[in-house]
Amino acid sequence: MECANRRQCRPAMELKDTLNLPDTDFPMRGNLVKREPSRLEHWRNMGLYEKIQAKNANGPAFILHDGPPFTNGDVHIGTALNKILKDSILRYKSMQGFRAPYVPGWDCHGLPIEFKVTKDLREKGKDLPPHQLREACADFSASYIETQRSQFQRLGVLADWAEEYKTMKPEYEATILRTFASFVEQGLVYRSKKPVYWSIPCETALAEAEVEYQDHVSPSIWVRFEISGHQFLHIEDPLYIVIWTTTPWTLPANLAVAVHPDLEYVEVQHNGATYLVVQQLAESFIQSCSLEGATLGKTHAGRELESLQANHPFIDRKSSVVLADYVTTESGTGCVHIAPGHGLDDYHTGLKYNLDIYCPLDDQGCYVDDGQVPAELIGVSVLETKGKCPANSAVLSILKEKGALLAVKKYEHSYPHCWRSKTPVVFRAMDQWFVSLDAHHMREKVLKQIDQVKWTPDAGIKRIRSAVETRPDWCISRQRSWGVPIPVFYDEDKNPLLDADVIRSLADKVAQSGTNIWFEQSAKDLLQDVNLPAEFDGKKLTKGGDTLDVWIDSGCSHRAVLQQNEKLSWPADLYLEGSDQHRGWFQSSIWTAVIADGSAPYKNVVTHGFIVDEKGEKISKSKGAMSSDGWVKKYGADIMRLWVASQDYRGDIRLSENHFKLISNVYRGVRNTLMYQLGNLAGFDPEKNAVNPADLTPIDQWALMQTAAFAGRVTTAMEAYEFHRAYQEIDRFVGVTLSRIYHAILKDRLYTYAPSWKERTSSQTAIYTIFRALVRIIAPVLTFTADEAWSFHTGGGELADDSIHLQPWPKTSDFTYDPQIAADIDALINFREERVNLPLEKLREEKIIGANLEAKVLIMAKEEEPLFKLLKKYANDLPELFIVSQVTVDAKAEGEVEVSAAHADGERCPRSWRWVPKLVSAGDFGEVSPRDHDALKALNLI
RNA sequence: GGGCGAUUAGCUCAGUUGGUUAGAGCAUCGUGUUGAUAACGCGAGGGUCACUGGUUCGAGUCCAGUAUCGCCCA
Repeated sequence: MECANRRQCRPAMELKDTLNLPDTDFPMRGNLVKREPSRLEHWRNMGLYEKIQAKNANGPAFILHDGPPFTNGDVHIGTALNKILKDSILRYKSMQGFRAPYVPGWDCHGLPIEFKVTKDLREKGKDLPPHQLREACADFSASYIETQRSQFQRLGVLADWAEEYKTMKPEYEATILRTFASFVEQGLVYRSKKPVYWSIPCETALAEAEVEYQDHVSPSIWVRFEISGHQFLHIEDPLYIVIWTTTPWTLPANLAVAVHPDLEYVEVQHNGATYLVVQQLAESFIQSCSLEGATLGKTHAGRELESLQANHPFIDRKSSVVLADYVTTESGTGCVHIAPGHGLDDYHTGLKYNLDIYCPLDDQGCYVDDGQVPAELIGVSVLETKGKCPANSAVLSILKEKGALLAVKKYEHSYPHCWRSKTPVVFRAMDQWFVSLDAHHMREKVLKQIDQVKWTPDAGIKRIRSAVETRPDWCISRQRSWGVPIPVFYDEDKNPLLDADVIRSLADKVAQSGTNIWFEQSAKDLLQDVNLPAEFDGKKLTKGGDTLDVWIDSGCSHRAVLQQNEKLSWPADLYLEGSDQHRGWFQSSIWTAVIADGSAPYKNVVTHGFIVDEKGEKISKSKGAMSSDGWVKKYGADIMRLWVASQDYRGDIRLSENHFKLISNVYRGVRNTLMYQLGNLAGFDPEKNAVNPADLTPIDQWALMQTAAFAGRVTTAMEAYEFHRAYQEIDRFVGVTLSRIYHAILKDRLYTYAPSWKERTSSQTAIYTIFRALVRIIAPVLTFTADEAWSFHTGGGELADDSIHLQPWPKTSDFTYDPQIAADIDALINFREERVNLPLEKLREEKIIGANLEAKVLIMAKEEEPLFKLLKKYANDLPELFIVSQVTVDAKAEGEVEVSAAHADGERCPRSWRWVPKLVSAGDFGEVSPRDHDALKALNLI
């Protein structure tokens, strides 16, 4: 049955169906956690990294050298940040046409791994010999390389994974040895003593990480050292300086007494003797030593005491008074017993005053007979078992006998213990290998090279300079197994054989078989076919047991990687790491480079800060917050990448759930904008439909001008690696320029105009250009989303063969517009923001209008007003620009520009919702505005 | 304890050689729209520019000190 009134039978919806509403399959919601992995697989399948390299094969090179993370755990959030920054930079550079290969690396050797592996093995009751322990360490490291690699990949990090470098690879280890040979050849390597933690039951050196602090009760003693030759102090009585120590057994190695230069030392007189102690602790000293009736005399600044000579209490030896800044007034006497062979502070003071690094202990912790140690101490052990320490008791009784002991008191403090044997550790000076940093003016050369490098932020140069200036000679030996062995041999008289040619021969063998051969083969086998220097030829040799400091390992990466991989080159254009590396990798790298190659291994160094929590404090150690993977699994890589870009990484970087939510919001804005553009490009074929730049409508010209300026600002920011500026620009461009202004204005014409109409295709032409620029601009940061949008744009659906990452970065010249027209529109839009919105809002408050299209805007201005002319010039565009139905511009004789608003006149068009003076019939659709009538006609619908 | 750095709205950032009433975006609140709809528009509130002192006609901006935080070192 036919309806009498067809209009009623046609639901209002059908008029809506005549509109050109956005149409795209690009999903509104990112669903990144689920969607990103398939894009990663797609990239892998299409060989995206290789394609990018091939595209730029003939471009200028940009070499970023990767600092290798430690392979001892999941990817830390800070490492994720670092890798994301690198990836974003490289993607940007690649889009700029640079050949920017990325060879990532891994730092495999070192104590944290050896420690963890040893601990795990011990829990299983295993204690392996070095070569087997090393295999376990290698397995451990390899397994975390797998883990970390996949976690890096999940972040969207694009790299030449097939060429990744590992410090435990034989080739790499050989480079370390060859670099070391160059050190040796230049005569920079020498042997000297330095105190290290020593576990007596284990007969091994310990690293910081193997030491556990436990509460411990030690005998604390006050000991007087008589001072001779002190006339200048004008004191007649016997004069003593009083030290306080909790390790009596170190007294036989005492070589000095340290005072603080700026503290005041007071004369304490008692029973005809004078004692020097720091003023602040004089009372406690008198009490502790029960010096009843003691009186205080003059005071002397610590620095005045320097070079006084004290007598060792029980050995015929001078102990000079020296100055040290670390002396405190917290406990003791302010006069510190210095045994350079038994403490790190003592050691440094010893070096400063040219004292012997003296340590008369053997591996079992017993005093040796060196002609100085008193006979009754020889062979006595310093090891404390069950609260008893033979050496302490012996020293105490000697002190008593000599009358040097003023008091003994139990003292409870936290003291380092061996994690394996649970016994207190001792500090013991041992032979170590050092690299001299001042020979051949090496330090000056390094400082000179530092000045050739550009440091960002520029404060970085101060940090590295001070690190280089103040660092003592490089102690490169470690008493560990998991590392590259120090290639030294000893003859039966313990003379070391350290020879550059021998090391190079060994390096050749290591290049084949890895450093395990050092641990598996005898010295004789190792040296087979190796030419020895004449003085060692034919002698019975044993190999050394130490390994190299792992900072040598990673410090050689520029030689092992940049100099050896044909795709790379030396020096690097950029190193990018956390600011802690000024003292670490940046420094170790420049030392090895200057020593072995003569100049710095990098041209630019950029540093980022550390991740802190919401309050700006160090992030809690709870595992979830530290692991990059937790965040990826919750928010997706693009949100993480946007988070990284959002902050000025040169300072601290804040991380919080709250922050991620904000970032997610910004992301939604960007995504939605892309969706709007894609939706409105539906059916647009640039080949057929594109409008000539000169014919674009004014608002479109304006949009292109905005885009050009935006692209320019982002480019400036990216060139300086200032992602946070790029982020702000993107946020503003998407949120304000496009969403709030341009896209809002365009809705009427995009939705209601016939597809063939010039105004509509003009806007589509502009959107097409803008979209293609925007999606490129966000690509280095929002890698997944940009590629996804690009894929839908190029008609490839979800996963296209093409990729945004193969596209060039936009140039300002990509955008053609008439600057005058664009500037005019800009003025009109500013006018809208400043003058038009207000009266409209008032109308809305008064409930006269709801939507803006229900309103008309009335403007009155003097004819000679430039604005008046501008408004008149664009009179036809004004309703669209102001998103209202009508705009009148009238001349007035006097006064300022007036803007008012009122309800629009006439009738509401049910199709475009605009108010027009008179609707016209549109057949079955009923009445619509004349323009909509024409649109329906153009669509052949009426 | 020392060196270096940071500190502008609840959050992330701007703020040119010192110059009117310190700006954005997000968030919040109010509101409109319901043809970008788990989307979009409009409006409002919100800052002693960490603090104290100094230089200057004038300081977020220059100087000194203090505090808090971070990195490195001891």
